[in-house]
Amino acid sequence: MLASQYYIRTLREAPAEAEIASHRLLLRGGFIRPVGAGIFNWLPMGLRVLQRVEQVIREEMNAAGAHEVLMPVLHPRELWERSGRWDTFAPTPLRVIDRAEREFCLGPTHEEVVTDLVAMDLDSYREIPATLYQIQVKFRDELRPRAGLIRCKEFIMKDAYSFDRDREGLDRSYDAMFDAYVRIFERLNLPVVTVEAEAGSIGGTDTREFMLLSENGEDTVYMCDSCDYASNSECATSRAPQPIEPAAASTRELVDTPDAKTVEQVTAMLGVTPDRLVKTLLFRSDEGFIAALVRGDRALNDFKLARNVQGEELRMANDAEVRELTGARVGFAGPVGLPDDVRIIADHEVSALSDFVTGANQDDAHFVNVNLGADFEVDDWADLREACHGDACAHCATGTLEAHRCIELAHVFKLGTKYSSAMDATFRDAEGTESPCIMGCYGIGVSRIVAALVEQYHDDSGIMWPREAAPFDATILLLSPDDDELRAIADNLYSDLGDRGIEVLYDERDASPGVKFAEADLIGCPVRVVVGRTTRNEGKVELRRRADGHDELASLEDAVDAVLRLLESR
RNA sequence: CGGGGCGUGGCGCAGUUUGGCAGCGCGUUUGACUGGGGGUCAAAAGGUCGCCGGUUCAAAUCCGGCCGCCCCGACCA
Repeated sequence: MLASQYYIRTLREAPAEAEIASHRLLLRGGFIRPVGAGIFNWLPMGLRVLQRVEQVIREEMNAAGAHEVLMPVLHPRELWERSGRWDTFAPTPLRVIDRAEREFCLGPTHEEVVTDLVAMDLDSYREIPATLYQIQVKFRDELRPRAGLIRCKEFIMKDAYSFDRDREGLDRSYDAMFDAYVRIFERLNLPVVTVEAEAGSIGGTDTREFMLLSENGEDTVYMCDSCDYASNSECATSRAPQPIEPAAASTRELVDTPDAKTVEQVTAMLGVTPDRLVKTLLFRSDEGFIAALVRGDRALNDFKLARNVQGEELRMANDAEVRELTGARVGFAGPVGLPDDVRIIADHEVSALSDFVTGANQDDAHFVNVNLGADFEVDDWADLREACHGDACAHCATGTLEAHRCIELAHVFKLGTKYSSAMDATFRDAEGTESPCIMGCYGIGVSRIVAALVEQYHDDSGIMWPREAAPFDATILLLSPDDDELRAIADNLYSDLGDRGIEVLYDERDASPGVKFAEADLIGCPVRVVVGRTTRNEGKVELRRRADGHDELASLEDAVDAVLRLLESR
């Protein structure tokens, strides 16, 4: 590609809206342009990167035996009614209405569509296993788009869906996808870690996420420093402490805590640390009211609570319900003297406390010196709290959990029959018995990978693309475009590299050397070839590897091979 | 949705407190010079100051409403 003919739109200064490196550099380098919050144009250079990432994914998916399809963006409401997700999927799908007032959503994911597709086409066990995938735009009505390409309202995703006869088949399909993902991230030079995760609105079990550790990520993972346990903070567990014998040495006492509704206010007023307080959180579920107890310095994990509760519904009690249950306004709930039908579930850590503080179930008052047994009974013990950095690992004897920020790049799920049952995706086995397919689903955030690559590979002057994702393999800078001899050398090199399958951005523009160097660094092709002074004086071209600044000289005859070698070297 | 910040030529910003000619740097265009890290000189183009309304002799500036963008948080009592 001749730079003079190409659509290169770099910015000398980053737009003020961009804070993180990937957002800033993708804008500056002329890869993307904003349209609205979480909505972007892909410029020619950015599209090349996106397409190369897609190509890596496509090759590995095909190699794993998956078949590419393309499904629609527009999903009829009826389809989502059948899976029951029209009203429950979070984040809420973007909805649209046509002139006949038929309702649709813009697909946030494609379980419904693909399962319906397969339901129509699939009849016999002879036709499965089958895995279908697509690379397509997805829409999600995010609470808040942020961080450039990392969280968008509209983004590119590769989603795959497997259909099997039985659990063993699902395991094989799942493993095949898992292995393909490992190869994809290897080829893209992204050192991901896989972690346990929550299935969320997709559903299913055995879900794992592929995470890139990065300060600018929005997720947190906990990794054990001793064993190989790694989990999203959503479901990370830590080792429960040893319960202590209830001492009951002290007697419960009522103290005035006017207007002290938060843990912070109560502990400040009473002069105790938050780990001496037990927080009582009231929930409403299908089975009735639930009081969840965690230590004052801990955060309750709602996924964990939900796992210990029957039924679908689980929400915080509202102000009126709190008053009905406790006789007090929000902020003064405690386990002592709650109605008998309120089920008390406590986090294991509470069992190691004595003489603690709780709400008194009356306005502006708390209890001190509360003790298990003496003052109240716990119905069920469970792991309810968010894990914390430094917690003891629950999976080995000696390890400690370490918190890391990360970017979620992919997520794989074993779905089972959730969708195949709902959408009638059934097959007949050899005996003629009809059963629903056993499904798995596998997603990769393609556009998010582009951002992740920049987060992982950049320096102060620009991007350092790994070869498989780079917009061009190499760039040639012709520093003296008016010098016919040098121009002929650069022209030849450009064409020779092209003949060898190397995609080159050839900067033959009438611009100053400084501009060309700065722009080449910003755009970040893996190898830079300079034709200039050294070529005129010594008959050699200069090669530099963008990733590490490695420099070398090559004679004109060796130049093409040298470029190839540098491309292969990392 | 709650909180905070911002909105002024393409980009980055000053000017708003205290109303009085709409400015600076970069980029762009033209010409000359230059030619190894966003070069120099000269000239030029480019703005309904986010939108609507109000106050005023006069509004980028004050008041009201709305819109957009960015950041933090979002049932944790």
